[in-house]
Amino acid sequence: MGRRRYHQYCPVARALDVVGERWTLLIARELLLGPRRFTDLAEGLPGIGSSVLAGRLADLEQSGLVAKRTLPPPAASVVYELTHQARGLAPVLAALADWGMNLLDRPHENDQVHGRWLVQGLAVTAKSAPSTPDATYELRVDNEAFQVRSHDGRVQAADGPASNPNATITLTTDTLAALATGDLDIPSPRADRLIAIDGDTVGAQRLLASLTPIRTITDTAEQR
Amino acid sequence: MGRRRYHQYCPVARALDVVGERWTLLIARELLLGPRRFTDLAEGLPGIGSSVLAGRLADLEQSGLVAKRTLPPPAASVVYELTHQARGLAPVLAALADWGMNLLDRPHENDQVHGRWLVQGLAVTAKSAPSTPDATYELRVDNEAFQVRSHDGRVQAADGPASNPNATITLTTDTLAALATGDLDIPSPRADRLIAIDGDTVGAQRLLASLTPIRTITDTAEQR
DNA sequence: CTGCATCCGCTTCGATACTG
DNA sequence: CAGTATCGAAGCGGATGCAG
Repeated sequence: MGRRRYHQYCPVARALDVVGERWTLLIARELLLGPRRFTDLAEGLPGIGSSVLAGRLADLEQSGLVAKRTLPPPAASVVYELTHQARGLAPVLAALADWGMNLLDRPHENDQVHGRWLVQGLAVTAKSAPSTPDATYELRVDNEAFQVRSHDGRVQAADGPASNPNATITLTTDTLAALATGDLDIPSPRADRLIAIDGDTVGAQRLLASLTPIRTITDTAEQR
Repeated sequence: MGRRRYHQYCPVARALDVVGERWTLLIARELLLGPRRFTDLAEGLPGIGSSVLAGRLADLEQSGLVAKRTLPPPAASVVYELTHQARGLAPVLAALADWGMNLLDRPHENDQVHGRWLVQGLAVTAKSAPSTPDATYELRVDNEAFQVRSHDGRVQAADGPASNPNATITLTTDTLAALATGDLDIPSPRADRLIAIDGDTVGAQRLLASLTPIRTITDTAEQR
């Protein structure tokens, strides 16, 4: 209903009026990979509480950022998807992810770890990587399929299998997390055992390696 | 104290754990232009309530994003400033501002309008503008001085007068707002009357013109 | 089973008052 | 000026209920 606003004639404040509430940008994060159903969203946002999710979706719909669509039969299920305007939030999420990478460290006590989130992190680190040739990769994380496409400097992730990928990468969520923590290096014999690559091995390895945090001298010294 | 977190091993969620609460990114917006005192911050964040501001600053200090510093005598006042890590939020704020520009429209009933905010908007629109030669401009908005520097593709705003600016631009907050709404065009006779430019007139006009919203066909048709 | 609405205890917010 | 104290209102998280 009557959302809380900042009442500032400022572009940042206006943006936060619409997407600044708790959970809202994470809903956008989920939907950036593709349309999702209510329960899928809830599962990707552990702890949200159904009423808050429903409220946020209603607010976003009213703001013209989310559209509710009924899939054609025989699916006939309702999905939420981002509008064109909301897809303009991609750079915001990317900037946040870029900055947040430095805070990622490793999973805490009761952190949830979803392959979906790390695939998006992968797209961000890949963009920052020195050379990113145009290519498409399919990632199968715990039997869930994602695609990461890089096309003239932009890298974007999406739900679902890729068509004609340069490589198909199969691994588990834990393996993806191990790459993000730096516990698993690429290339390495252990990585070869945990990750199956079908197709352009070099490109796939470069993609996965971009997720590995940069070790500073301090990091190495503090290593135990 | 114990801030509310998302408990997700995801770069976006981690970032929002630290800067996702209400007001926090707006505090960063204020401090990105330079160090500020408590009351200056409060004045730039109308409606925040002093206890919330104090709490946020304490949280940010504990997160290593804000440092409290006592100015050398005779000032001897306490200022808050962003740490190096927090200055990494600049792209986040820029992305938000970029996206929020489309929501800006015009000031609502009880919106506050601060020149400070629009100067930052100016820096964002200038960056997106087609050609941005290296230059420094001083903006005097209602007797408050700002500087906008563009240097190889990056444009940043800061508090205070510029040294050796290419031009000095003097105008009021209302005039700046009129540019943002599109009510004032550049160049135009009315603009010449409201804006004083000392130095590189062409560059200064190009800078100011970048703030003018792009009128779509729909906008023009809907105009009344 | 999905997509919510309702209720409840707790936290957070906003506004004002007050203090060194 | 730079906060802390206080208090009613709003928002959140979790559980439960229920209609399609």
